[in-house]
Amino acid sequence: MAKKETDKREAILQASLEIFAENGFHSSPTSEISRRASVGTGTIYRYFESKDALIEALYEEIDGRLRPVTSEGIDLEAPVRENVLGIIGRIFRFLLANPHEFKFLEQYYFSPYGVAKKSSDKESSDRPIINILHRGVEQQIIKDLPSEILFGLCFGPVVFLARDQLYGYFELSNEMVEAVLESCWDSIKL
Amino acid sequence: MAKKETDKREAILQASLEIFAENGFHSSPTSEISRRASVGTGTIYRYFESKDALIEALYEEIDGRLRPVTSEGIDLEAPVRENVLGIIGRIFRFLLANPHEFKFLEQYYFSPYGVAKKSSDKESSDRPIINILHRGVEQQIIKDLPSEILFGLCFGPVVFLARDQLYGYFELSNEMVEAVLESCWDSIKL
DNA sequence: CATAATGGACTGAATGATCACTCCGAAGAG
DNA sequence: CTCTTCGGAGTGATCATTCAGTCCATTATG
Repeated sequence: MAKKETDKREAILQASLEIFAENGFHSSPTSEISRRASVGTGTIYRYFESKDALIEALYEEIDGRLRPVTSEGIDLEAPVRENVLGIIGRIFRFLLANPHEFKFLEQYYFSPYGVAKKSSDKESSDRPIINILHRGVEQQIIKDLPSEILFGLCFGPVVFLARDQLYGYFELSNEMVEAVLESCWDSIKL
Repeated sequence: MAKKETDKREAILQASLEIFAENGFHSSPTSEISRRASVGTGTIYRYFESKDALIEALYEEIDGRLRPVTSEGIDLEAPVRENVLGIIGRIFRFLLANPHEFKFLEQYYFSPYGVAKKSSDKESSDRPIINILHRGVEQQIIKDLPSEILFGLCFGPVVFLARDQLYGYFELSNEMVEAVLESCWDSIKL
């Protein structure tokens, strides 16, 4: 029974991820979500207080899946460069491989939800990438710029190009992904 | 009379720019737009066929204002580096100085409107920046990568950081703007 | 065992709110 | 007085959310 309940919750999350990614939050009626999840419309409200709460829960879900992608494979003994390229690369590949998640996150960060979230997130400073960048600056391998800027130089191109690829504007070969990562490094290295 | 008609059209465009930037397309009722523009709701439909048409017209407007910012001051005799930094820098500063326009454009490019637009835009290849980048590649000053990627490397950080600044996450000093531009160049130069 | 009663997960039609858009009378120009 | 431009209440459509009732697994009763 507990199993079945979980199933419905999962089905609703999965269905809304797909539909939000395809149509946007505002063009995704709860009726369509419930249809794709094969549950009654009212059932959504047994698991989530409101559509907003569903969106927040979905964000937490995806963020939870992205976090390990960021941290896995970090080796503080290894050179800064390797660590930086590793992290950016894993995120880049994750975004390219998970279009629904990418589109959802983009929408989320742009919306009032994401703005509120980011403002309240002081934890952002303990993200592994920030630490690694700091170490690079200390070792005089990376430019001495505020971490927000270094962060933007790394992830700006990644997000920009992931979007181009996912909307079908062009194709990113594996080789090109590598070239982009190298270029990001060139932009922050001393 | 023609003057006054123009005034109302302008008022509607200006009001919707502000409201769209603040609330997003979907949370900007025509009633609120008309109120801020000090016209009747029906008047909007005298100047624009639909809300969608209004959004498209607004995009054309802003695109028209952005285009000269891109092209002005291009000097084909000058070094590629100067031209590239000049173009990116002018766009960066334009976005920072015009938050409403920036937020509108971001929303637009994410929405079905923008996706449709970009797909049909084969003119993108004659944007001045693309030509300059080509020249750089030919002169073996810039990496030999597809122009989409070079473009992404330049504008990814600019868009990413402009957003951070406009949502108040941190402050970009003039000095920092320069540092970002230099870094973008570092990422594409050979 | 068989049968009945209970509780709570589930459903989807009904509700009320919000909008885009229309339409017709009013206001203004000539 | 005619013809154009406005205004904003009204209309119909679309949604998020609710709730009265269904269904079924579990437990109680004989």
